[in-house]
Amino acid sequence: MIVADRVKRVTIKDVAQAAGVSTQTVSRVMNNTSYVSIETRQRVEEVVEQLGYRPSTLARSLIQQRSYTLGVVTFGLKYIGPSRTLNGIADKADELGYMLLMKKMDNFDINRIDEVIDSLLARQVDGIIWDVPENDENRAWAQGIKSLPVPIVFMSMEPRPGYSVVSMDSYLGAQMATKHLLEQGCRQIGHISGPLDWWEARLRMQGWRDTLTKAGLQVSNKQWEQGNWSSASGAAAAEKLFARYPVMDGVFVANDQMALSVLSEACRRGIKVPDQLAVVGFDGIPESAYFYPSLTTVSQDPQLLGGQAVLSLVEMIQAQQASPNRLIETQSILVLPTLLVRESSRSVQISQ
Amino acid sequence: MIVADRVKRVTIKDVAQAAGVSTQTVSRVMNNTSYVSIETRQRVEEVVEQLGYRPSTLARSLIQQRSYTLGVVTFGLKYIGPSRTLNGIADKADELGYMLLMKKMDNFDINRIDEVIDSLLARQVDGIIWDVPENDENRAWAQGIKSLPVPIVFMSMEPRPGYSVVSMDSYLGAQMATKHLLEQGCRQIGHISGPLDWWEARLRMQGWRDTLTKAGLQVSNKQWEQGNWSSASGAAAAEKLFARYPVMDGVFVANDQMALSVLSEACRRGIKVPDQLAVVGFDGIPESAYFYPSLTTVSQDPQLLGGQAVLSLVEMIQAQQASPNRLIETQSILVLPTLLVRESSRSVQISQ
DNA sequence: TGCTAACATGTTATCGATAACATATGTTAT
DNA sequence: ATAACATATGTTATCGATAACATGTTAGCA
Repeated sequence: MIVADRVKRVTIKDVAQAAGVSTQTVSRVMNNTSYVSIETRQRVEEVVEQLGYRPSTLARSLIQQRSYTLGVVTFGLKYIGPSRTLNGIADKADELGYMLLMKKMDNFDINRIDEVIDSLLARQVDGIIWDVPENDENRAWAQGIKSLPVPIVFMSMEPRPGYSVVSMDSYLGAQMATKHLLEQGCRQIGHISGPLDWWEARLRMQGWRDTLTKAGLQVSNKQWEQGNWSSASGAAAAEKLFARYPVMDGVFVANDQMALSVLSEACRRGIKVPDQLAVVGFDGIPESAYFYPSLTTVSQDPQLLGGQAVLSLVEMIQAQQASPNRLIETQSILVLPTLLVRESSRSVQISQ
Repeated sequence: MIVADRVKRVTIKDVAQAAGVSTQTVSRVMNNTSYVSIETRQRVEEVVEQLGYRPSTLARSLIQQRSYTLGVVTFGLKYIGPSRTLNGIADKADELGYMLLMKKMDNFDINRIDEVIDSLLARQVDGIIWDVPENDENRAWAQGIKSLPVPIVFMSMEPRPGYSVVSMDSYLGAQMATKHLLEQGCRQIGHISGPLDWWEARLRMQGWRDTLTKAGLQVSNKQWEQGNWSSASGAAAAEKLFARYPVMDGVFVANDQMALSVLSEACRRGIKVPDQLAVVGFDGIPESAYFYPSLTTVSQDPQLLGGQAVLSLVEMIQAQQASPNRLIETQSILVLPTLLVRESSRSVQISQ
């Protein structure tokens, strides 16, 4: 099938010529800078309308040295969390008049890091949002990033002085979850963690461990298993944990996908949730309210998180614009999670 | 906290000067066009390395009239499906050396459509992927889009001559699901649809209806409910359907999120799945294997779908590059779904 | 020896816009 | 009446790169 298209791009010159003015005047009309007489303005606007002229942001970016575009580097887009964050980023960027240039990372190949950053810089992004979970490999890189020509905001990374970081307080969330289980009467509380080279997974685990210790309970290695965030890994972990730690009466799972598998596995074995086993997840994905039983979970708002990152970044960009040679002030933001109490942990009978 | 940064951008001029050659020669070294002597090449490369020079894609885009950037317009990024598709798009784009300029739509405001397209064109994208579900409002728009200066590929839209469309065969998928339920012995088969102004939702419903009719079964309005893809709407729809159509022994649900709610609701009411009620979902999200019971579902591969869209688009771009004045050939691609049979429908006893 | 082709490099024009500067007229204030 | 300013518009330089063209070697071959 053949389509009829190929419309030549209309440039500022075409408009200028058609309106009988200089390109500068057209530019003035478009941007409302400086003076233009009413008649001229009208004439130009008519021509613009008639020819369907749209200024090339590209050319403008070149001369103005800014593109009104933000670079976003994401990881694990196929998972719900990161894509909800991206959604939040997109919303806020839109609101503030920025577009997003997207790049995705799939592994932590340290060589690709520079390549990715370069490809963004080559397109003149005004700033970068780095939403790649911190692990041992890229930590080193982040340390040495001081000298980019544009501001950068990190997400899901440990806050450190000199960097702008926006992340959720996973440690607090884990404490809330574990404390809640204690309050429901659980005394044998297990944990299924995320991959422990992720900073956030370590934090969640630490929050669980510390809370138990503070409550005077012993924590041994048989009480936890490591997963990789996926439901599949959650199922495997649950199986092992049930076998190894049968007295478990509560479990804190590091994300909702894995918690789903715990619920299913419990169901399959005839373990009653929450009566015999209370379950608390993490993330607060919308579906968690419709698990059976509905899942108690630590809710974070990725939408908000993403928006916050954009705000921080744009602030830095504007500060830099205002005084190009001044050093930029960085700030770290910790967003607080909330606990959504649902059926999977409610009204547990005191076991023990 | 204060960070030390602000590194001036290195331009081709800096390199040329430092190496004692013209900018043209630097350009030749970078792009490997034309002849450069070994000594000069080496000297330039050293300087490039030393100064950390990266060519500005922006400037190159301007002169070459192409940006190696694709515009992507998505809808409902917060849902799993669209973001998995985006993931597929990102992967393939990366593989082919393109970047993505992302824009998201949240509603079908027809005025925003032009604005969105314009903002992409102003940045010189080489082509556009339009992944916004077709509904009554934007259908009209799609009809009149013939005259863009760049190729465009539509997703999740009804194939029509003269347009490049990449979508999944929802109708076939729905047929497969319904047929499978029939084969399991179900005779009272209900349906929970997506929002019916979505083309794909209508197709899935039609596939269900046609299959039943073809099997000689009556289809009445009490047998189906409309949802909006969310688990919440699925729960509400399930409730109504159970009340209104109690003899139902099988149900085809238009996506997995809603199917999750059906499983939960059934569990809550003591309806045994699959013995009393067989359930089939749609999408094949990874979690569906860990629902309880695990969900039979029509699996589509959004990764593949997204990749296919990029391939189509890039082909069109290259065709246009090769012969700028030739009309572009369009093609539509229908990706086939597969049925994943799991516990929620397996070995149903013949009811009726 | 002289001519052509391959090699090597530089100069100028260009992409589409805005910045910086220049110029011309009308208006206001002193 | 004239400086000082606001209004209105045009001209030239510029952003960072590549295209198109020009020029100068060197090598190979008739």
